[in-house]
Amino acid sequence: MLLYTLKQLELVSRSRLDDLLKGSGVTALQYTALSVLERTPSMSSADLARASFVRAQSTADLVGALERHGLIERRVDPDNRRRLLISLTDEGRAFLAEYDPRVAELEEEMLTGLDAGDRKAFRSYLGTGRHNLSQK
Amino acid sequence: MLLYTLKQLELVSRSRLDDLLKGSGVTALQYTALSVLERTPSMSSADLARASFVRAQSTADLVGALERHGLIERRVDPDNRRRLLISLTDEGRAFLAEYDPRVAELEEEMLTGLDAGDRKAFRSYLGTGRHNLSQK
DNA sequence: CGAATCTCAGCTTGACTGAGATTG
DNA sequence: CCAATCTCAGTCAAGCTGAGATTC
Repeated sequence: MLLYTLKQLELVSRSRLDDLLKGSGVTALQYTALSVLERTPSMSSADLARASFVRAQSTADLVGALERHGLIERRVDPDNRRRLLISLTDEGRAFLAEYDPRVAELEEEMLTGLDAGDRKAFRSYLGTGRHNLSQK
Repeated sequence: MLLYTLKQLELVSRSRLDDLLKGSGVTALQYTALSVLERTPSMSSADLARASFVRAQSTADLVGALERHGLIERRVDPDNRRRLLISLTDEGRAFLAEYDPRVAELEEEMLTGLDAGDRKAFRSYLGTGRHNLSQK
């Protein structure tokens, strides 16, 4: 069953990511959010929620924790004072500079035995599936 | 980020599976367990835990719920009286006969646009990744 | 006034740890 | 005596809903 194997791979990879981040004070979920914020600056926590397919309220704790750790900061959007725009702090960037290579190694371990063409195809299949199911 | 896309696909597919099963009285997790038990008869709940990469205690509620719903039954293993072997009841088989085709349609929707070769490759990549990361 | 954003409060699911009883 | 299985009890992470305040 494809959905079953998918779930297991996600479970195992998240568990390994947790191990990797153990001691950093940041959870796998927080790391993931941080790297999304790196790629897409000036998001609000509602934007982050939409990008992650969860409710806006669910990101509140997450964003609060990153802020308390000093990895991000938020300030009011001058164009829309309801929104709090998130940006990475220097500490946040330093954190990613340290951990991104280690996470890349974990991905490398997961992809052992697959060549460049396989990897490209794998990425594409995951993206296609996400796209197909998130329609409506 | 591959791990991020993987997580999102798993999240979206589980959400869709939940929708599909809504009203059946069975959760996505319970359905998954049931279909594992269909493919591998005479497991104990500890076996099920190992197959799912979770602790033995974590499957207790799950197995209890399936038993209360009358979808499985358990009886003592005559060869090892510590173990309770799980088997599907007629209701359990009837449930799967009804829902397996619907889940297959969901997988079909997820795989829209991929040909037979792509699907085979996708399955293989997921299995390879799971195998690579679950070592040790 | 309706819609979006943020925050607070409480709930639920599904994992975890730890402890105890039984069996091999 | 140690290891495996099952069960019970309590904890934790991360999602959810609902309500209220502010702003567009």
